[in-house]
Amino acid sequence: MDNHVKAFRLAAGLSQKELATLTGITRQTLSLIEKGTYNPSLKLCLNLCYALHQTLDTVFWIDPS
Amino acid sequence: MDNHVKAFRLAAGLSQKELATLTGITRQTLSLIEKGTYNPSLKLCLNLCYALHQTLDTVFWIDPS
DNA sequence: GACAAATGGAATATATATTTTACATCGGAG
DNA sequence: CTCCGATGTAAAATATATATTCCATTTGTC
Repeated sequence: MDNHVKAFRLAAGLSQKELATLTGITRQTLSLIEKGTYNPSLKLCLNLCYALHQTLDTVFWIDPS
Repeated sequence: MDNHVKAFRLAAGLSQKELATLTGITRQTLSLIEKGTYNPSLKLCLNLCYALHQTLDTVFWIDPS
């Protein structure tokens, strides 16, 4: 589950803790999502997008192949 | 977790069973996702999008408010 | 060098997504 | 009327996402 969460977080000048709080999740969960270890739920992805002012496609889309 | 899975499935002329098989999930899970009962995982959402030839934003995006 | 913020990581506990199996209803085809 | 495909739904079992707590490491600042 690769994604661009870390890039958008850094671009927004947020720490993991800050983004996690904005999103309503824990820092540890965010850390694992950024590392690609987890397969987050749709609700969580949406909340991350809202906090980052992005959309699902920009942050989480992976081209099929 | 509202979404447009059912609309795109019908537009593609697929039954729940057919789309579930294409996506690699069970018919029951697809039924619950279409009803909005479940909060599916990102991987599942991506696979549904691939099977429907759509993207995350067209099928799963919900505007913040 | 001491301290604090930021991050990575592990262990356990809890919540919930997903599967499996099964039963019920409905609509159309024979 | 009967049969079958399509769908809704439920109970129990399993897998896994997420929270909680804790420790280690790095980096910057005093």
